[in-house]
Amino acid sequence: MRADAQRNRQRLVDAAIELILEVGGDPSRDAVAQRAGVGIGTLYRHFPDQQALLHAAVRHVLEQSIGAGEALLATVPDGVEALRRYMHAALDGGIGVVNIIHPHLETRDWPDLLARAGTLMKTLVARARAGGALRADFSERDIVFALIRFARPLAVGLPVAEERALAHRHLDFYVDGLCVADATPGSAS
Amino acid sequence: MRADAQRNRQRLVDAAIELILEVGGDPSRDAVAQRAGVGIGTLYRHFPDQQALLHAAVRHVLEQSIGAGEALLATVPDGVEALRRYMHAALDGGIGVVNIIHPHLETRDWPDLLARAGTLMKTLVARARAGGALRADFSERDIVFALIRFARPLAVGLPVAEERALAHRHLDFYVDGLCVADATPGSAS
DNA sequence: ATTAAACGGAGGAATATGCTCCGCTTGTGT
DNA sequence: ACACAAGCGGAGCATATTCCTCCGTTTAAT
Repeated sequence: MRADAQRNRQRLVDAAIELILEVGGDPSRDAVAQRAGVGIGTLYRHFPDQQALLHAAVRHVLEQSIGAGEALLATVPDGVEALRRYMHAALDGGIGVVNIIHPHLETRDWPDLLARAGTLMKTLVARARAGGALRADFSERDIVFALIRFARPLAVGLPVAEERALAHRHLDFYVDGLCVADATPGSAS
Repeated sequence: MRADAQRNRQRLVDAAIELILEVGGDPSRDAVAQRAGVGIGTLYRHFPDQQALLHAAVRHVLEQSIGAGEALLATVPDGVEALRRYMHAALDGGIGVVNIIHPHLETRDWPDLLARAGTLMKTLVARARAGGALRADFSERDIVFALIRFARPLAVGLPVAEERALAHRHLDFYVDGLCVADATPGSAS
């Protein structure tokens, strides 16, 4: 594979991820090509159909965030802290992509990654709960949905940097809320 | 104004709100008319341009949620509890609409409502903080952004009812996280 | 019963998006 | 240096969506 071809391919994937996160939905192909700084023809050569591009984007993001999570499990002893850091890492890794283009995806794609992700989530929750600090009614499903929530752009015209800072801050508030031993919502008031 | 005209007008506003919340963006005019069960011509008669319809939707939602907040301030003595209930009420009142169509809006519209909203937010935060239970770095701005976050649809194909339940549950987690006296994120871990 | 207000929706204009094709450019091996 | 295959760009047509006007029909109010 020629060097420029490979470079362009990666640029396209990166551009797709950025746009998906910004727009909060499927980006138009023309927009992806423009953002990547390549011609529309180049996009179609590398990714003959929509699926191909989205798959590449999702795989990239999934690998990134799962890898980060596994590393954290291996190095951070405290369960809740590992969970917290994983969620921040996933946010930075662009995990929002997975959700946004969810409708197009078949679960049977990437059985390997999904299995790893499942194990990761289970372990994170189990570890956090073992410490006794995690509220009992918080499950793996909640991790996923919370990530989606905090990863989505606010669409309010905030500068990207500020928006990210805000997401991380609010995520921290949220995780703090998960640490009440008492599982009844509102107990703190 | 003829009775049927008034009824249709309200139906259109309701349909617009529903669609905005479902789609997470500007709904097409045709879709609004169809959802409202009226002809497209009727929509254009009541709302000659996009702005007119969106304005009506925003006003409706703002009035609803501000009213609810003011009522809570008058009846719920505990500050954090009032804040919590306000946020839940705003969610149910469709506050997400305000954010989603934000780009089209001029701040100079509804000076009355915005003033009321500003006062409401300030009072809610002041009251909650007075009790000493609210983390010090939480501001009015955060209320707004948190509401946007929890109001947006997850776009994951969940049934509407389940999605709403989840939003309320996660909002409760979040508010619990606001109640740590210590303002350092991560303090609970 | 009358009438003016309101309704519905067909359909043409305008716009956005999807995709192909082919002449030009560039990396690579000799 | 040179040749040439691989890769690139983007004009431009096809398709899908959305916008909005217009007018014959229906309906609320008196």
